Amino acid sequence: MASTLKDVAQHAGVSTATVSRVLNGDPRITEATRTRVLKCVRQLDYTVNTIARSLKTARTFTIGLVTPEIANDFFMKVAQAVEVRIREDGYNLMICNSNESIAEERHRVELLLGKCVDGLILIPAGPDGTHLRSLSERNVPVVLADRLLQGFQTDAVLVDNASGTRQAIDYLVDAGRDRFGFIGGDLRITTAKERYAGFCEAITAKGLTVHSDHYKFGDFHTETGYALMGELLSEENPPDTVFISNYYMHVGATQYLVRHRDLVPPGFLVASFDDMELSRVVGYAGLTIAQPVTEIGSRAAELLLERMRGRKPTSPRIERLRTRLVHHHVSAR
Amino acid sequence: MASTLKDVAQHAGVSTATVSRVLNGDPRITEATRTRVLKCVRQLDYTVNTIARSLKTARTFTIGLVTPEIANDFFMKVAQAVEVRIREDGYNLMICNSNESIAEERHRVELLLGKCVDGLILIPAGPDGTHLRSLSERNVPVVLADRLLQGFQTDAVLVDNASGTRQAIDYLVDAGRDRFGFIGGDLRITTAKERYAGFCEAITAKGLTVHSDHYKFGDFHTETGYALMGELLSEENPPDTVFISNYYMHVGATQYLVRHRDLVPPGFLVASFDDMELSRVVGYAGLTIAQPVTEIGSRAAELLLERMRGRKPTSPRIERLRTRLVHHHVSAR
DNA sequence: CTGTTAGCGCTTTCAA
DNA sequence: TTGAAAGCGCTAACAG
Repeated sequence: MASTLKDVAQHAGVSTATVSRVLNGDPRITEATRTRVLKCVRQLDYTVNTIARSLKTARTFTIGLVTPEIANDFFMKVAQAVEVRIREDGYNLMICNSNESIAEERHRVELLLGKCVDGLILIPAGPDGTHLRSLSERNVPVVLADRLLQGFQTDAVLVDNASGTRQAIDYLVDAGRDRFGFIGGDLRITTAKERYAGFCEAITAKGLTVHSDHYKFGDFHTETGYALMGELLSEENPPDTVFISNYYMHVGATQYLVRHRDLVPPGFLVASFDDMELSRVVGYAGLTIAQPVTEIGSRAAELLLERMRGRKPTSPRIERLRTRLVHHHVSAR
Repeated sequence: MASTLKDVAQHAGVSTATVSRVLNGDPRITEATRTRVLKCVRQLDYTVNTIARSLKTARTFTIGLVTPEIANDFFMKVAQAVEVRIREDGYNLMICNSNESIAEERHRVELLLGKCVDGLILIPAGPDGTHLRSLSERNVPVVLADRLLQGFQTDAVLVDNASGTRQAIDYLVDAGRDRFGFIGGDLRITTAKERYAGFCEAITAKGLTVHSDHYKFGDFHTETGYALMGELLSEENPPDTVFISNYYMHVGATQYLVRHRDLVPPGFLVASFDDMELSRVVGYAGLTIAQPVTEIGSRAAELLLERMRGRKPTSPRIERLRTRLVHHHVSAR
């Protein structure tokens, strides 16, 4: 079927070594043979079998990315940025889905290792990383993105979740808000934990009291955001300002608001982590915390490439990127 | 570093063939040797080198997916569904980004072929598929999703873009709307073309006149939707009903509306192809056309798996899935 | 400048 | 039930 290097060699009347050299741009090859070989390559519609090449060279020029969710704008924007950066260095990206399961995460990582990826970027599915220990022994470079891991030490690129949240709450309190609700993600996940911590810090620092029946937690999905906003608004004395820990919950929560306008107290305002194109369109969003999504990806890629070059065998580096407050001047409704 | 099958064999005092058999569940192996081998596998933290295995077996149990955009909810939902389906059969998904470029698409496809994927799902970047001809010669099964291709024949899973659009327009006309604007994607892309065709058909069938300075086209991105909505509303006599050809343009267009409320005529309404979680939240959306995203992915996977099983060497099958009209009872603003 | 050759890690006949 | 050995397609010494 697919023609091999040997086929090309025969057609061109040279050795396989020569063909290989031509393919790899070895300079000491006659222009004559080079063109002859390349002609045969074209004629036979030859493509290298990178499987075979990788088996020999022990390099794949592929880096793996494992993400807890594939249909997730935030993660995919990170992936996109990773790809852009690594492609500059000639690497390809292979994306795998851990489906928010630690077990699947392990499988995906093993799959990728079996495929001999040269490096790995991991957006962890859970807080625990002990199942990844084997990675260090094989010394495959790994960089974490977005979330931190316990029991596994490597480079990581994160944002400053706590201070980003603090900043938003400070702003809102200064603007006169004092009846806060909170809709957060699973506290075992570092981002969710840090954001909640930042929230609480800000609240207490401003001398407000923590009103924990107004604080709801769940996974980070749209439906959950919807449900939790419902819970909040059906309380006797609902908050008038709700901080939402992430984008998809924000979307869900807003769906609830749109469908239940009558339940929404006057002056109601939502602030949320993550600023996406849609945050600007979604009602009730007064304030969002923008993460440097692209930078997360490109920095993660950068750290990984450095590790892969073998340079800087330093101890794990954890980079915290800054968030940015975005004010939305939505007209009241 | 990583231990090999040979290492395991030595430790267990057996041949590599035996280890291989144990690993592959060959039944005619003593329980004794099996356990001994497996113990060594664990001790040495052995993982198969699938690269080597694939070189030998010419199978990778991987299928490739090439998408024009990676940070795109619609495509990724398709990808997600593909993955779910193929995983049932033990296959893994490798996602690559063609970045809406035919040249890159070719490269990604070649990359994937070089990696010996067992099959390919392609969401084409452009209308032309002549650069994919080599695929048929290598007889790697390929299934197209979402968009059709010229100059390359294979199975495809699409939705009925024209009739979906027609249905929506019919509904709107029956509801008394008659001043339509249209914001569409690049007409070289089959989905955009079909939707526009459906629109025009419906308009003329209803006896309305085509008012083509109210019809704007561009790529299918948020910014473009924003800009085109701007163009429409700054016309002397703007339409009061705008049909938008896809989700991201819908988002962009809505951003424009939200920021320029004063320009929005009373009774203004937007209808759009694609129904996402967010459509329900976005203002001005009266009607959306839901695509069976999950089904697109799972059917594409199904067709591919069938081809890969080598069965049914039938001629190319093109499946058109039906869309569904979704009415949004958004309160007026 | 080009050819010969060994071997990457695995599977798989063929023999025993 | 297990082992020996060939070979998948490629690269990289080492020769020449």
